[in-house]
Amino acid sequence: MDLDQFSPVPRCDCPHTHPSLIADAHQDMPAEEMLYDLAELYKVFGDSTRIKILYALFEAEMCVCDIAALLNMTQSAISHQLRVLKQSKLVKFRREGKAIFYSLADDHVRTIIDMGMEHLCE
Amino acid sequence: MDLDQFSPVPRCDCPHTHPSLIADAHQDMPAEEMLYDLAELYKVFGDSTRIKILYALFEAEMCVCDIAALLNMTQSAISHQLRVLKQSKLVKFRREGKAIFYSLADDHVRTIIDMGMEHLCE
DNA sequence: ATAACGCATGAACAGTTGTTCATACGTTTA
DNA sequence: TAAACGTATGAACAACTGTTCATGCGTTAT
Repeated sequence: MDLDQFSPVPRCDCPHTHPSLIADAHQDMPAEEMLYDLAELYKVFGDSTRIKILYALFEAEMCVCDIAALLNMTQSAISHQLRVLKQSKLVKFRREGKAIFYSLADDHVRTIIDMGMEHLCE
Repeated sequence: MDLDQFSPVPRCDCPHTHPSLIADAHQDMPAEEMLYDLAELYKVFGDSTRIKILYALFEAEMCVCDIAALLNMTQSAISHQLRVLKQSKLVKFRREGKAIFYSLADDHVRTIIDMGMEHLCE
């Protein structure tokens, strides 16, 4: 990892500070880039429109205008959000004539959303 | 759910549109408020500083100045982020004298982060 | 009491995000 | 080829987010 990102020595005089503990956490911290990418992934789930799109695709593959009709939103807005979901490899698509059908990329998506729901319902 | 949030009938002339499919997705869609809360939860994971804090707490409970030292950030910034994590019930805390020790609220947190990492490493 | 320490909080700022609007692209049909 | 349709994209705007700075609160030690 990028060691410069983290200070190896605590800089406060807090008597409860345990330098070895900080060193351990420092050691086990994933690489800066990995942490950034992970946050970026969750950012994608952090919008209710995109969550709705994913829930819609739980049902079956859908074309853009289907999703727009279902969510009562403009085609443009849905297309923009599908682009984000596509970039994070959360959805895939196939063309059929003029229409483009979107579907979930894999089962991970559902698992992640279910985990969040579980946390909410505790 | 709040039925007014979704249009029950598709408004495009797309020949691939399946009204019954949209009706099904409409039926299975969780309540608007639930979807909003779920997005809010993921928004909390959608920041690398907060991700780092959670990873730090995987190791052990820590006081604010420990975390600030580990991440090489100001105490204020960490405190603000801990507030967000606290509000989402992702971390809990206990006071010991002047220091306040934060720790993970439950195992859900780790599971959710691990799921994200798995998706990234595919 | 009063000073010192650890932490929380409000205001303010720059940077980011989601939607709308207008328009362009790719495919199909006439 | 030209028109129609489904979708993608760029610009622009308001709304939101994370950090910093200054300051205040609660606890402990002198």
